[in-house]
Amino acid sequence: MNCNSTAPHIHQQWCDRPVEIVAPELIGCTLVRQLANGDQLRGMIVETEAYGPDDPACHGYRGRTPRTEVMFGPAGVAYVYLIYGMYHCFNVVTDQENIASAVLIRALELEALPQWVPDKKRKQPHRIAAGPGKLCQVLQIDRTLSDRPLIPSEALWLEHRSPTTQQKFADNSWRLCQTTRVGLSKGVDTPWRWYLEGSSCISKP
DNA sequence: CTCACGATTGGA
DNA sequence: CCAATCGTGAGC
Repeated sequence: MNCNSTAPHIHQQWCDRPVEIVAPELIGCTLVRQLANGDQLRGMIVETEAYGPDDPACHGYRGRTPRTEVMFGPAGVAYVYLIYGMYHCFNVVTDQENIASAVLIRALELEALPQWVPDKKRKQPHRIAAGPGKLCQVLQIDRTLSDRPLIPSEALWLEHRSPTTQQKFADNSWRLCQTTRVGLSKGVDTPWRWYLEGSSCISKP
Protein backbone atom coordinates (compact mmCIF):
# COMPACT_ATOMS: atom_id res chain seq x y z
CA MET A 1 0.00 0.00 0.00
CA ASN A 2 1.46 3.29 -1.09
CA CYS A 3 0.46 6.05 1.34
CA ASN A 4 2.10 8.91 -0.55
CA SER A 5 -0.48 11.33 -1.87
CA THR A 6 -0.46 11.81 -5.62
CA ALA A 7 -1.44 15.09 -7.24
CA PRO A 8 -4.43 15.15 -9.60
CA HIS A 9 -3.66 14.32 -13.19
CA ILE A 10 -3.29 17.00 -15.85
CA HIS A 11 -6.27 17.39 -18.20
CA GLN A 12 -6.52 18.28 -21.86
CA GLN A 13 -7.95 21.70 -20.97
CA TRP A 14 -4.83 22.61 -18.95
CA CYS A 15 -2.66 21.79 -22.00
CA ASP A 16 -4.98 23.71 -24.32
CA ARG A 17 -3.05 26.98 -23.97
CA PRO A 18 -0.13 28.57 -25.85
CA VAL A 19 2.91 26.29 -25.77
CA GLU A 20 5.22 28.91 -24.23
CA ILE A 21 2.83 29.15 -21.27
CA VAL A 22 2.47 25.40 -20.75
CA ALA A 23 6.17 24.54 -21.11
CA PRO A 24 7.44 26.38 -17.98
CA GLU A 25 4.41 25.30 -15.96
CA LEU A 26 5.21 21.64 -16.67
CA ILE A 27 8.43 21.98 -14.66
CA GLY A 28 7.76 20.34 -11.29
CA CYS A 29 4.92 18.21 -12.64
CA THR A 30 5.28 14.41 -12.69
CA LEU A 31 5.40 12.12 -15.71
CA VAL A 32 4.00 8.67 -14.90
CA ARG A 33 4.64 5.52 -16.96
CA GLN A 34 2.49 2.47 -16.25
CA LEU A 35 4.13 -0.68 -17.60
CA ALA A 36 2.21 -3.75 -18.71
CA ASN A 37 3.85 -5.84 -15.97
CA GLY A 38 2.38 -3.59 -13.26
CA ASP A 39 5.50 -1.52 -12.56
CA GLN A 40 5.00 2.20 -12.37
CA LEU A 41 7.85 4.60 -13.17
CA ARG A 42 7.58 8.21 -12.01
CA GLY A 43 9.75 11.26 -12.51
CA MET A 44 9.50 14.99 -11.90
CA ILE A 45 9.92 17.12 -15.01
CA VAL A 46 12.95 19.41 -14.58
CA GLU A 47 13.57 20.60 -18.16
CA THR A 48 11.27 21.45 -21.09
CA GLU A 49 11.32 23.15 -24.48
CA ALA A 50 8.46 24.74 -26.42
CA TYR A 51 7.88 24.28 -30.16
CA GLY A 52 5.11 26.28 -31.74
CA PRO A 53 3.50 27.71 -34.85
CA ASP A 54 5.62 30.31 -36.67
CA ASP A 55 8.64 28.49 -35.23
CA PRO A 56 10.99 27.17 -37.94
CA ALA A 57 12.35 24.58 -35.49
CA CYS A 58 8.88 23.07 -35.00
CA HIS A 59 8.22 19.82 -36.89
CA GLY A 60 4.80 21.18 -37.86
CA TYR A 61 6.16 24.43 -39.27
CA ARG A 62 6.01 23.29 -42.91
CA GLY A 63 2.50 21.93 -42.71
CA ARG A 64 0.89 18.61 -41.94
CA THR A 65 2.68 15.32 -42.61
CA PRO A 66 1.80 11.82 -41.42
CA ARG A 67 4.34 12.05 -38.60
CA THR A 68 3.42 15.53 -37.35
CA GLU A 69 -0.35 15.32 -37.81
CA VAL A 70 -0.68 14.73 -34.05
CA MET A 71 0.86 18.15 -33.33
CA PHE A 72 -2.09 19.74 -35.11
CA GLY A 73 -4.60 17.78 -33.05
CA PRO A 74 -6.15 18.41 -29.64
CA ALA A 75 -3.98 19.17 -26.58
CA GLY A 76 -3.00 16.69 -23.89
CA VAL A 77 -1.87 14.00 -26.33
CA ALA A 78 1.58 12.39 -26.66
CA TYR A 79 3.77 13.12 -29.68
CA VAL A 80 6.69 10.68 -29.80
CA TYR A 81 9.18 10.55 -32.65
CA LEU A 82 12.42 8.75 -33.49
CA ILE A 83 15.54 10.88 -33.69
CA TYR A 84 18.88 9.88 -35.22
CA GLY A 85 17.53 6.41 -35.86
CA MET A 86 18.09 5.35 -32.26
CA TYR A 87 16.41 7.54 -29.66
CA HIS A 88 12.87 8.64 -29.04
CA CYS A 89 11.69 12.09 -27.95
CA PHE A 90 8.49 12.59 -25.95
CA ASN A 91 6.32 15.70 -26.34
CA VAL A 92 3.05 16.96 -24.87
CA VAL A 93 0.75 18.43 -27.54
CA THR A 94 -0.59 21.87 -26.57
CA ASP A 95 -3.02 24.56 -27.71
CA GLN A 96 -6.10 24.31 -29.94
CA GLU A 97 -6.63 22.03 -32.90
CA ASN A 98 -4.91 23.14 -36.10
CA ILE A 99 -2.17 24.91 -34.13
CA ALA A 100 0.99 22.79 -34.40
CA SER A 101 2.65 22.99 -30.99
CA ALA A 102 4.14 20.72 -28.36
CA VAL A 103 6.39 20.72 -25.30
CA LEU A 104 9.50 18.53 -25.53
CA ILE A 105 10.20 16.90 -22.16
CA ARG A 106 14.00 17.01 -21.90
CA ALA A 107 14.82 15.71 -18.42
CA LEU A 108 13.30 14.02 -15.37
CA GLU A 109 14.30 13.52 -11.78
CA LEU A 110 13.21 9.93 -11.15
CA GLU A 111 11.45 9.12 -7.87
CA ALA A 112 13.08 5.69 -7.76
CA LEU A 113 15.69 3.86 -9.77
CA PRO A 114 14.23 0.97 -11.81
CA GLN A 115 15.70 -2.39 -10.79
CA TRP A 116 16.81 -3.29 -14.28
CA VAL A 117 19.14 -0.33 -14.80
CA PRO A 118 22.59 -1.70 -15.75
CA ASP A 119 25.46 -1.34 -13.25
CA LYS A 120 27.25 0.93 -15.66
CA LYS A 121 24.55 3.56 -15.34
CA ARG A 122 24.13 3.20 -11.58
CA LYS A 123 27.29 5.19 -11.03
CA GLN A 124 25.38 8.37 -11.94
CA PRO A 125 21.80 7.55 -10.95
CA HIS A 126 20.62 11.17 -11.09
CA ARG A 127 21.70 11.37 -14.75
CA ILE A 128 19.65 8.39 -15.96
CA ALA A 129 16.77 10.51 -17.26
CA ALA A 130 18.87 13.64 -18.01
CA GLY A 131 18.12 14.08 -21.71
CA PRO A 132 15.11 13.59 -24.01
CA GLY A 133 16.43 10.33 -25.50
CA LYS A 134 17.55 8.98 -22.14
CA LEU A 135 14.24 9.56 -20.37
CA CYS A 136 12.36 7.76 -23.14
CA GLN A 137 14.83 4.88 -22.83
CA VAL A 138 14.35 4.48 -19.08
CA LEU A 139 10.55 4.93 -19.18
CA GLN A 140 10.29 2.64 -22.23
CA ILE A 141 8.57 5.26 -24.35
CA ASP A 142 8.46 4.67 -28.09
CA ARG A 143 6.30 5.64 -31.05
CA THR A 144 3.56 3.16 -30.13
CA LEU A 145 2.66 5.69 -27.41
CA SER A 146 2.41 8.58 -29.87
CA ASP A 147 -1.09 9.94 -30.53
CA ARG A 148 -2.33 8.55 -27.20
CA PRO A 149 -4.17 10.82 -24.74
CA LEU A 150 -2.21 11.50 -21.56
CA ILE A 151 -4.72 10.18 -19.03
CA PRO A 152 -4.40 7.61 -16.21
CA SER A 153 -6.27 4.88 -18.09
CA GLU A 154 -3.41 4.92 -20.62
CA ALA A 155 0.24 3.88 -20.26
CA LEU A 156 1.47 7.44 -19.81
CA TRP A 157 0.08 10.53 -18.09
CA LEU A 158 0.99 13.69 -16.20
CA GLU A 159 0.28 14.87 -12.65
CA HIS A 160 0.18 18.44 -11.38
CA ARG A 161 2.81 19.87 -9.03
CA SER A 162 2.36 18.52 -5.52
CA PRO A 163 1.44 21.07 -2.82
CA THR A 164 5.00 20.79 -1.49
CA THR A 165 6.45 21.51 -4.91
CA GLN A 166 4.01 24.33 -5.52
CA GLN A 167 5.10 25.92 -2.24
CA LYS A 168 8.78 25.79 -3.26
CA PHE A 169 8.04 27.79 -6.38
CA ALA A 170 5.80 30.15 -4.42
CA ASP A 171 8.41 30.98 -1.77
CA ASN A 172 11.20 31.19 -4.35
CA SER A 173 13.28 28.34 -2.94
CA TRP A 174 12.85 26.78 -6.41
CA ARG A 175 13.25 28.94 -9.50
CA LEU A 176 13.06 28.50 -13.25
CA CYS A 177 15.83 29.38 -15.68
CA GLN A 178 14.93 30.33 -19.26
CA THR A 179 17.44 29.91 -22.12
CA THR A 180 17.62 29.19 -25.84
CA ARG A 181 16.87 25.65 -27.00
CA VAL A 182 19.38 22.82 -27.42
CA GLY A 183 20.66 21.09 -30.56
CA LEU A 184 18.84 23.11 -33.23
CA SER A 185 19.89 24.51 -36.59
CA LYS A 186 16.82 26.73 -36.95
CA GLY A 187 15.12 28.97 -34.43
CA VAL A 188 18.30 29.03 -32.37
CA ASP A 189 17.58 32.43 -30.79
CA THR A 190 14.09 31.69 -29.47
CA PRO A 191 14.38 31.46 -25.65
CA TRP A 192 11.93 28.62 -25.23
CA ARG A 193 13.85 26.27 -22.93
CA TRP A 194 13.17 26.15 -19.21
CA TYR A 195 14.77 24.17 -16.40
CA LEU A 196 14.79 23.95 -12.65
CA GLU A 197 17.68 26.07 -11.44
CA GLY A 198 20.38 24.04 -9.73
CA SER A 199 18.96 20.64 -10.68
CA SER A 200 21.60 17.96 -11.21
CA CYS A 201 19.19 16.11 -13.53
CA ILE A 202 18.99 18.51 -16.49
CA SER A 203 20.44 17.52 -19.88
CA LYS A 204 22.92 20.38 -20.33
CA PRO A 205 23.64 22.34 -17.15
C1' DC B 1 12.64 5.56 -55.89
C1' DT B 2 16.64 7.99 -53.89
C1' DC B 3 18.89 10.46 -50.46
C1' DA B 4 20.22 14.00 -47.01
C1' DC B 5 19.30 14.88 -42.52
C1' DG B 6 17.97 15.06 -37.57
C1' DA B 7 14.47 18.68 -30.93
C1' DT B 8 20.78 12.62 -29.38
C1' DT B 9 24.16 10.20 -27.07
C1' DG B 10 28.41 8.02 -25.55
C1' DG B 11 32.90 7.24 -26.54
C1' DA B 12 37.68 8.49 -28.71
C1' DC C 1 35.65 15.57 -32.49
C1' DC C 2 32.86 11.72 -34.40
C1' DA C 3 30.04 7.57 -35.52
C1' DA C 4 25.79 5.00 -34.80
C1' DT C 5 21.37 4.10 -37.26
C1' DC C 6 16.77 4.63 -39.63
C1' DG C 7 12.24 7.07 -40.31
C1' DT C 8 10.87 10.97 -42.61
C1' DG C 9 9.89 14.03 -46.25
C1' DA C 10 11.38 16.46 -50.25
C1' DG C 11 12.69 15.96 -54.93
C1' DC C 12 12.67 13.58 -59.27
